[in-house]
Amino acid sequence: MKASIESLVRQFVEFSDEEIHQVKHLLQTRTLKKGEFFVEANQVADEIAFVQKGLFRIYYLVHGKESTRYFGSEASFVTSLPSFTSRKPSLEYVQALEDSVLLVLSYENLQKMYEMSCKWERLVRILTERTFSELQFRVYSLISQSAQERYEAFFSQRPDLIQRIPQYHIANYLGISPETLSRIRRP
Amino acid sequence: MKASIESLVRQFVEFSDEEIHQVKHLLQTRTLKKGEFFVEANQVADEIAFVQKGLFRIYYLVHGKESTRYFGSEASFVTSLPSFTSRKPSLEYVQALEDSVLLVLSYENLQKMYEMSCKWERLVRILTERTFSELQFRVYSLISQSAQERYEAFFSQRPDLIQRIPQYHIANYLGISPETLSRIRRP
DNA sequence: CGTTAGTTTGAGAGGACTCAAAGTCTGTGG
DNA sequence: CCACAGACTTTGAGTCCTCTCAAACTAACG
Repeated sequence: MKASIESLVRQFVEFSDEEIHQVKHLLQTRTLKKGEFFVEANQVADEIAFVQKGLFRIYYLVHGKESTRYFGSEASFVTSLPSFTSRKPSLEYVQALEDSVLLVLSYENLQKMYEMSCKWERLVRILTERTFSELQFRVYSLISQSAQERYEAFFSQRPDLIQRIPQYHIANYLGISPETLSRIRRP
Repeated sequence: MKASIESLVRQFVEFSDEEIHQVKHLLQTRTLKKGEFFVEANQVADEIAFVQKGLFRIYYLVHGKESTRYFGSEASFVTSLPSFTSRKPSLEYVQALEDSVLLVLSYENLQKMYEMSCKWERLVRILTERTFSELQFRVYSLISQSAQERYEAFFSQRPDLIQRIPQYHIANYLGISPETLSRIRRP
């Protein structure tokens, strides 16, 4: 297990070196090139991944139109959570926006971890709660803010991503057209 | 513990009668009248509740403008999750839209449950994962659908709520003005 | 039965969209 | 090292959706 994920994990739950050691071999390193998919729609997401390097977007495709739900960069987890947790085919795609390196954990191995120690259960609970809270503010933002306000909020919260992600993806994430985003940025 | 919550809980994790019995006294019944608050902004949400009867809305107030994030009716859980889990003051209000009956669990007692059995940890993990997945589709809906499409989706998913909730709250939940909702419903 | 809360209707303004075309940037191959 | 193709962004024009404000209406409640 790489240092980055280990320190993240230890930030939320106290693990002994032994407990950490036991699960190291369950993680598998994988590299994906820009444009490749970690999860594709209509398939069950059998794995969850920690982003060690690179950048992903999670999106939904309906009537040929994409909707981006999330950008996951270093130290984020990516998968289609509804699919991963329910074992049903995914409606979402998880795609690399840059050449990326992942630490991959299969559903099966995660269940093993849950059996090994309750602490893993706790860790996932805590991580899910935190992600939920973030998503919740995204809902408020979409309900109550104008396109411009949403962009400004995004800009101030994740300035790094503005550099790394094509504008039309950001526009899509914010629920606006690329043209509108371009106009917002102009003045 | 009332039958409704017991069967919900058992639907996700297997508990012995003993385990269920142990936690019954940690739950407290509370009634709230229409308009009263279960959680108020600027206070830490110390409790989470299972709605036994009644209806709640969770909303956010910024610049005097409300944004409704969630409607919780029978068999739902309500609280300000970010506040409850982080122990920080809530930004949200949780308000009864009808005279309601809750089963209330304090943060403290929930921690006790986590210590008693790992299964409670698992239950909360699973419930949070499910709620997350719902919220996620709400984000997609807000990003990609028109006001009319959002209303139609809401209407087909929760027809019961349309009857019980004032239209202006539904409009707010959908991120549109009450006038627009009225016009959408007209034809 | 009057008062308040909520809904509908109308008119006008404005934000955001679409479609189309012109720029700009970037990486690749000659 | 330059030229070009493809990917992305910007600009323009016109349209439409949704908003706001205001007023009339309706339902609910004491």
